[in-house]
Amino acid sequence: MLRLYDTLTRQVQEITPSRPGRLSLYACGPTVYRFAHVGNMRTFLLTDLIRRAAERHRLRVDVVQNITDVGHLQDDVNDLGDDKLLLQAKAEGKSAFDIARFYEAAFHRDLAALNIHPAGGYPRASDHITDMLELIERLIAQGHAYAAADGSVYFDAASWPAYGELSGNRLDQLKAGNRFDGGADPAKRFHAHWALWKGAGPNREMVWPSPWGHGFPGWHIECSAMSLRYLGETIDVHTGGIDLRFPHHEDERAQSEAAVGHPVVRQWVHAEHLLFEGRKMAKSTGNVVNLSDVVDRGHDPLALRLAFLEHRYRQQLNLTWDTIAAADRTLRRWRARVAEWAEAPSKPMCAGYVPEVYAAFDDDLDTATAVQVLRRIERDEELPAGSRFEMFAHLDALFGLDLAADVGKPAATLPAGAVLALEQRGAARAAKDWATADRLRDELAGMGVDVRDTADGQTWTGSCGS
RNA sequence: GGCGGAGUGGCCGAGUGGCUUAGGCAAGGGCCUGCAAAGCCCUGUACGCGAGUUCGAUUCUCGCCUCCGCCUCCA
Repeated sequence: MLRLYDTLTRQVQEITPSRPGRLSLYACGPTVYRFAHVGNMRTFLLTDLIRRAAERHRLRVDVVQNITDVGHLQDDVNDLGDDKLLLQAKAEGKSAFDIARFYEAAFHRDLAALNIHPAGGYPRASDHITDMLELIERLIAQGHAYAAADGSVYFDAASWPAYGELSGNRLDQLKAGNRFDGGADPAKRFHAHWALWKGAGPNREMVWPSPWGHGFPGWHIECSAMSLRYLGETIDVHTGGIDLRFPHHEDERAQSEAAVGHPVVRQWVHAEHLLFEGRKMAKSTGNVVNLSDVVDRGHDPLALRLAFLEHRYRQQLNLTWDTIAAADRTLRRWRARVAEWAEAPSKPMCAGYVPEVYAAFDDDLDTATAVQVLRRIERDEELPAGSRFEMFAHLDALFGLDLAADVGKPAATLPAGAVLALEQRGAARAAKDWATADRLRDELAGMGVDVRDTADGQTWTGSCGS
């Protein structure tokens, strides 16, 4: 069975589906005020890998991933003073909702490009205000939360004794205030309390009526409300980035479990951060990379997926352009090989390699080892081509790299004039007229046809019509 | 102040109480080639520092140094 590291118990443990044959999985999704960057992608990939590994064990996996489209969205948006799209949207009089929908759509495109299977549902926070209000009222009634004079409702962390278990933080050790204003919110009774509902300021869009006046929900309560609604009071696996361990997941856990009176999440799985060129990916350091940047450099989006798979999710990964480029070359080579092997007579899979890959995935998603097995299959000259094809094609259900993408692909068509140029070049080469041959090669390159000479004559690859 | 995670050969990175001490990238050499590109073959003994445990530690223990992340925006 699949084993995963659980942040709460700090141990690798087997997943334990609460219902036979099914696994429920809640994934913290994006805040849709900007494009998701490749660091976000790594975390979203974690969910996909757990799902694929679980599905191999014939579990039906119910994935729910939230879309945070309210909360501190507008504050963050205001922080994006240099975002052209936002400036344009403001100029056109678009609302925060328009912005949220735009980036939500972009998020789905990114997931699709990375072969991340769609979740069963993507609930939006803005569609679940009622659920949140109900949950907040329940927590107030239970004595876990209190309404303050500013129209906000706060959770009383000390009212739930297990608070701090997930992150290892202790209430009396937390710093007061936050890093922006440096001071504690005077409406709170204690600085480590957090807002379940925030009273609206005068100029805020996206506000809703509540028993405490107009306002908007706190970020953490959104995930409690939506996860309880769609996955019920027991959730087998909850994923997210390591930075969400505290406060977001600590607070979510307190809210959900205080409200229902028993443990909700059975296993917390966190993805470590991605560094880019040695530093944390951040706007201030100017090293934010989006999937579109990877594509703009001519890489297949799945090269990024392979680069991630070559490392373990629980380790910080220092991504570089070299890493991505290397993964891209490997991926293209594999696809070409798979297409060649597909031509050979079909042979059964070799028993040794496939279980090794299964075992690696089951071992806390040891994808680095699993990728090594693919390399070994590629190099194993003893294996019949048909057998290699079967294994690559079959294992791709776990890797999700479209390894059979080039199988049966029709040959690229040559642009006009290239056929003649190729014939002339062949004749020139036969006549050892190297100057003409080289000139024609340059001309063909200009047409997008990359010519190579082999022992069997010229070969070419074109970007057109392929 | 508290919490969490790391330091491996030029670079990125798996991994392990000893055994054949991954793999990739880059580099050097070679094969092939008119040249180029691609491909293939070969080469490269590393685990932050100091103690300890041990027959033996990069791997375990302790201390130290350095780095990264989190402490209510953060994947």
